[in-house]
Amino acid sequence: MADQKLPTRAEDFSEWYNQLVTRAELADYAPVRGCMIVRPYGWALWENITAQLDRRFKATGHVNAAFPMLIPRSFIDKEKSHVAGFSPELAVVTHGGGEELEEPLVIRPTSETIIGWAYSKWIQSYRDLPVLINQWNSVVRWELRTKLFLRTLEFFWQEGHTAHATQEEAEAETRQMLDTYTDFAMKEAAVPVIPGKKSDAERFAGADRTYSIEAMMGDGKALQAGTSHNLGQNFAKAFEIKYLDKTGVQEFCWTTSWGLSTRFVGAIIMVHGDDQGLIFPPRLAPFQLVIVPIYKTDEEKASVMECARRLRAELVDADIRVKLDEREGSSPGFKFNDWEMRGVPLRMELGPKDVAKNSVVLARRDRPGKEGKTFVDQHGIAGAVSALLVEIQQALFDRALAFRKANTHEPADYAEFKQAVEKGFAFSWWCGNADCEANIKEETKATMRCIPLEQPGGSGKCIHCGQPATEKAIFAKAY
RNA sequence: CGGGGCGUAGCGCAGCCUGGUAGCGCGCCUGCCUUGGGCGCAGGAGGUCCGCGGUUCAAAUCCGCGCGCCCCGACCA
Repeated sequence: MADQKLPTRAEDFSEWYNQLVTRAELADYAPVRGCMIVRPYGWALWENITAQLDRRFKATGHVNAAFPMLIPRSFIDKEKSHVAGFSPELAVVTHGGGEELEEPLVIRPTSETIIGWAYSKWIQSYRDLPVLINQWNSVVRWELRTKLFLRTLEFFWQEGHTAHATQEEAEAETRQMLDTYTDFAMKEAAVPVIPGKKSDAERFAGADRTYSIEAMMGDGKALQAGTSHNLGQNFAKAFEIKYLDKTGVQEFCWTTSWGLSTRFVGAIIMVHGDDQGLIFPPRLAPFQLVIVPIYKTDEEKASVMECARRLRAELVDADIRVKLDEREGSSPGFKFNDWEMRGVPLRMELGPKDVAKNSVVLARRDRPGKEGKTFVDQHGIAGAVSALLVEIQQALFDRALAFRKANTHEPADYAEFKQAVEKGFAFSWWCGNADCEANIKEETKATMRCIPLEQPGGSGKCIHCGQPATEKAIFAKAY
């Protein structure tokens, strides 16, 4: 690391992000352009994300499975909007075992097709429904412009794929999973999100309806943090996923798919991070608390370390994720900065004075400097730490929500609209016309992020064309 | 794919214009000293100067052709 200080977010948000990701050792660049190595610290965060999501999936009746990475090229061609959407970004395998393949294989960009193929075999009767399967895997899309976590050629995610007997059930599933993502984002990641419906232009290739959760990053731009698709009968028809209903009639299934990816790591970085570095929400942080021991002499070291290990054991017993920084040769000051950059929500400073007084210093990551430091008695430390972690989690959410509100505007006219999307979200009436949407994108670079499920009601005039409108939409520049 | 920039130690860069012993900062290693907010001192290791070709007595430097990366535009979880 050449410089010790990061660029500030105001100076260069993009560079702040890039340096932070590599310096905090979340990820590194791979030898292939656009690919990412997720390092242990970044993967630990992702594991905590997956654990919380997986728990929710299981609680709603889903089961995990694994489908192959290689898909016959012809599968992609079976659903016409799907092929149109994905063809440009497919990685194709043409050779195997030294021979040219008879039929090229694509590396999955998503698994609707191969899962559709499987479902058509497995589903015969209404008694087989619903099928509720999820898989944790990675997929490949040949993106042109990449950025660690936010857009890489290969990314890690989960993709849920379900099949249902009726349209209503499929829609309910689609919405249930959108709610699941919303709940996860708000409660676990402390990321306030806006659940809503995508426009036709932004819809998934092959879906009837696409929903997403949208979050505002620290620079005011939007990030789609998760999506849920009602695929109607499009894939059922392409892959002949059919069942016999109670009356003995053959019907096509109604299917859904939904995904959340390592992109979410980028969201956590850009929502909570400050000029010092990362700030992880306690519920997902790889380390919730770091202990920095302070000592001069060998005697001091012995007593401080003994105390540190005792406190660590107590905290671990209380299921708190603790890191004891035992590195020799780095000063406490260095460690303070290092762990702040790495986003650990709470730091315990433990020196000879603290050992003597049976107390510790706890420093909150979300409140820099003296303001965030408190002296806490060693007795009952686990309770005190747990309580603080809960407070920090809430404070992060509150701060992110306040930021989003402060940077979300309801412009009165198109001139104000243009200003609004320069630095945040515009929440505006939209007539629903794709031409208006395209013109807005052309003229302002802002896209329609979603039509929030939560609507004010009533009606108004489209922010662009002035025609009557019944829905308000979020417009913003997006990642 | 179009426009712009850049490839020199792990990272960030200087040197190139005007050809002549490959340098600086940070990091790394060893030792001493320090440690309550990014310690200090001394010594040390580390190079295909992106690749190939050309010009020249001599190329990191000049010329040509490749390759790669970054930024900006069209596409995107």
